[in-house]
Amino acid sequence: MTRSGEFELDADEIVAAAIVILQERGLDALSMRNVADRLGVSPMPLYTRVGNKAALIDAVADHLLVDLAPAAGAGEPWPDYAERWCRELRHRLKDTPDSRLYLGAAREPYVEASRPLIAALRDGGLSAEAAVQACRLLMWATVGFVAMEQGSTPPAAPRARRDALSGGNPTGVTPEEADELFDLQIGFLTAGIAGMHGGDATGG
Amino acid sequence: MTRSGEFELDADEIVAAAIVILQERGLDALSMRNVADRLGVSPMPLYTRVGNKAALIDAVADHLLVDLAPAAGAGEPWPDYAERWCRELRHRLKDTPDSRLYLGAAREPYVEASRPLIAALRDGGLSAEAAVQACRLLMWATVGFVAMEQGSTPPAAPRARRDALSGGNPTGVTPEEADELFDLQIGFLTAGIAGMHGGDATGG
DNA sequence: ACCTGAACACCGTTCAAGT
DNA sequence: ACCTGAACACCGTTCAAGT
Repeated sequence: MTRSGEFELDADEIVAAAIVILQERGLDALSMRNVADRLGVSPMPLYTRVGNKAALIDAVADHLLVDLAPAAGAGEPWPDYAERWCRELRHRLKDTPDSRLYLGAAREPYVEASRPLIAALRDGGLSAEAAVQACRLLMWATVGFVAMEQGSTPPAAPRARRDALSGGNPTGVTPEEADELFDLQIGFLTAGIAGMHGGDATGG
Repeated sequence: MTRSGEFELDADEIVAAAIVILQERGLDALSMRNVADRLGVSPMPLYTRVGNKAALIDAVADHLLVDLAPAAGAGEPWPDYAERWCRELRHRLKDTPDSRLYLGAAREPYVEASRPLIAALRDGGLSAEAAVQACRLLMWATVGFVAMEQGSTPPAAPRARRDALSGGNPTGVTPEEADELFDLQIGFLTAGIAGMHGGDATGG
């Protein structure tokens, strides 16, 4: 039994404090000194526990990107599940306060999110290789779409000289148009995958 | 006739110096002081000419993103041109040293790049509205794909604890696989557009 | 062993002072 | 009018010194 520490500062608390600052003031305002101040310590303990700022941001990203994908329903046809998977992924990524967090993220959250979709595609009749490729296609399309939709640093960095017609993305698309565009894209890709592999679209 | 200035420091020279630093050391290493030092001046003249750092980065992005799209060939069927347009756009974006530059970029470079593709789609029989939507679909898919492919800050920020299996993107995909994935995506989207609008795919 | 405070080498930005 | 140098309020990171 280890002696019960009076200072229970561990990596999770540091990450939690970082996330609060991230959500309140944005990624650009997140600093090691910020986090240390909020925890009432000097910066040094952060370095001994999480390494450095890049590692802290990685840990924050990992924390924000857990359970990224929904589970498949029983008997759900894979094209239905694939589209639902993409929509849910998009929704979760849009809640992430800065696209750098998921664009620079480690591989694990994406690998984990891929598993149920790959399984559903295999159930639908695709080969292992085809399922992996189809999953990657949908994932890249979805993550990339949201990155484009969010722009690089939207919320906490109100930039000058930018006429904010639609609020962030560089092409002046309204949220409704973005939704429509996303559904169109995912529909075309799902149809392409189905057409290419001729899988049984009625599920297991 | 204005008197010939001895100091011919203008905004273009500032942008040019910034681009050199950007290409040598990456976006994170670009600073107002850096640029001023390279030009042999104090930081103040930069502020009077370009405003602030965000405006400088905007100007750098504008400069890097001119002439983003290839022109259509005479009599080139629109699906061929659309795929070539996407591939060329991807190529140009991959040459941009940091995804933040095109994800946070102003609207103009994208509007300009859209024009010839929209014209080609209209020539192919799509309505104005359908052509705009199809162009957006391909553009978002392409820009998003490259953002995912490049990760957030690949070259000049070698991060620790990242096993560099494939060198940047968060999903462990080799360059060859990325090329294949991109062609697949663009092919599916082009087919979807053609199928939706039943345009005459043989061009004008 | 683990913390604090000071320090180093940077930032973006501004301002008084020079010319 | 336009520049410079110093300054202010920050950074990430490290290190000597304390307990």
